[in-house]
Amino acid sequence: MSASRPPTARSKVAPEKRRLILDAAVRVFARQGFHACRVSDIADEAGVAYGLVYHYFASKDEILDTLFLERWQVMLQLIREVDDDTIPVREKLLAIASFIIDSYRHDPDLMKVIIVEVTRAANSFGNTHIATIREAYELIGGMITKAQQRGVFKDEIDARFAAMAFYGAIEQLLTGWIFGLLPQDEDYFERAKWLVVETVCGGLEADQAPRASIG
Amino acid sequence: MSASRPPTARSKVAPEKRRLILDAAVRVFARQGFHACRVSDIADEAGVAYGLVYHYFASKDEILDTLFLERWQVMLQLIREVDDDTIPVREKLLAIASFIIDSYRHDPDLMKVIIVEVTRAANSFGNTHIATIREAYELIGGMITKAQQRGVFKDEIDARFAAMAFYGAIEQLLTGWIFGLLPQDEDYFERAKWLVVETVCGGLEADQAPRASIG
DNA sequence: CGCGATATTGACTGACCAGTCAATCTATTC
DNA sequence: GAATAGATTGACTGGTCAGTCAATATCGCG
Repeated sequence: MSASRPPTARSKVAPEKRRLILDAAVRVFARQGFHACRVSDIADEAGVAYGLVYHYFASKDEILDTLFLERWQVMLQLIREVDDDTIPVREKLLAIASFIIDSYRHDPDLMKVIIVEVTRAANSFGNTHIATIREAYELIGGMITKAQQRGVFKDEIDARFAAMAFYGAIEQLLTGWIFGLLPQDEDYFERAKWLVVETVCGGLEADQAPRASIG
Repeated sequence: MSASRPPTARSKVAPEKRRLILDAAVRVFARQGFHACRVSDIADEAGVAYGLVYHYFASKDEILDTLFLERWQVMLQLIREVDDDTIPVREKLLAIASFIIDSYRHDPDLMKVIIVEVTRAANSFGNTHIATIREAYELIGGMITKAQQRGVFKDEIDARFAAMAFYGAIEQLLTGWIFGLLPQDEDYFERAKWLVVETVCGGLEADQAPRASIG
């Protein structure tokens, strides 16, 4: 239930099946939703026996936890690296937006699952992973605070708020794609990266600050 | 229970129980989530017998549908009225942001349920109500398009995109409150209305356009 | 080969819960 | 005050499904 064995299996062949199950779960969760699907659906999709799912994972929940954490850790890593860089805020935010949008472009099902089932699920997994999710918001908030201290961004807008607005705009963009409300061609993806940064930064920048100013 | 019943017609007493059940459902859905709660939890919370829930509603789903539609129709009405007004875009968007934020302030549980269980639930109710949800995005998108035609907003930013960014920023703001990531005092609520409009409009406005220009 | 360890199988179970329904209660009407 | 119609009750059912487990297959190695 709670304390289970570490994900590291001894065999060399084993992890392949584990991956197979995770990848199948992404497709099934994206198609049917976490609650609506059965564990047997995942097993069928992966082409393995029902019981094997429980050989690699302690529960249905643990599969979703694994998917979320795998991806979110990569994103946190990216955000931390960007945070340490000495580039303008605009470029930092562009790097983050690009990462998330490229993640969606590369694996829309996975991003759909993460957003729909975890990030925005205040009563189930969202609440479980709130600390992990929060870290991303706080790192972004920190970047904005620094930009404010340097006079690049206006002081009047609360940094925590700005971080939420920025992240919220991106997530809603993905939601628009997920629901089929926005075009999903390559051009739009690329353009969206620029648009989201332009929109939010435009509203945050101090009046006198030039757009290419160093953050 | 027996003595002091006013001589009102049955047709007037009955809907009170219906309302009682709806209000109880809001609390239960907000606390436990739609999937995690039982219909008996709703009945208990409302202080009525289990079967009565099915006297007023055909299914558990119908309860959530009713809650969502009740509120969303009011919001669509507000957006349509605002759309018809001849006020600057900024004020239009402020009216919408104010309505949503006030809705949360007035009944946080209800807004939590609508956002978490419907608006963002791509696999269940979200998909069912997508047309209704979409209408809000399109009305907002239309306002932005008009502002672009008048030169108040830049043409470079796709209106549909801008509508998503605007709505997404607001929803993420509510999410921040729902998850306890942002302060929930009255001042912050009021300030947030201004902030969200300031942030998004700041990024959308044409460089030469004065802030108070008529949209 | 033979032995222990790990991988894989799928039938089974126990709990859970949405929805049903027959019985009972209350109010209104004539 | 009896008849009727709607309101209210809660025990019960039927189906679903997460998780278990004992059996079987395969691998690694001396």
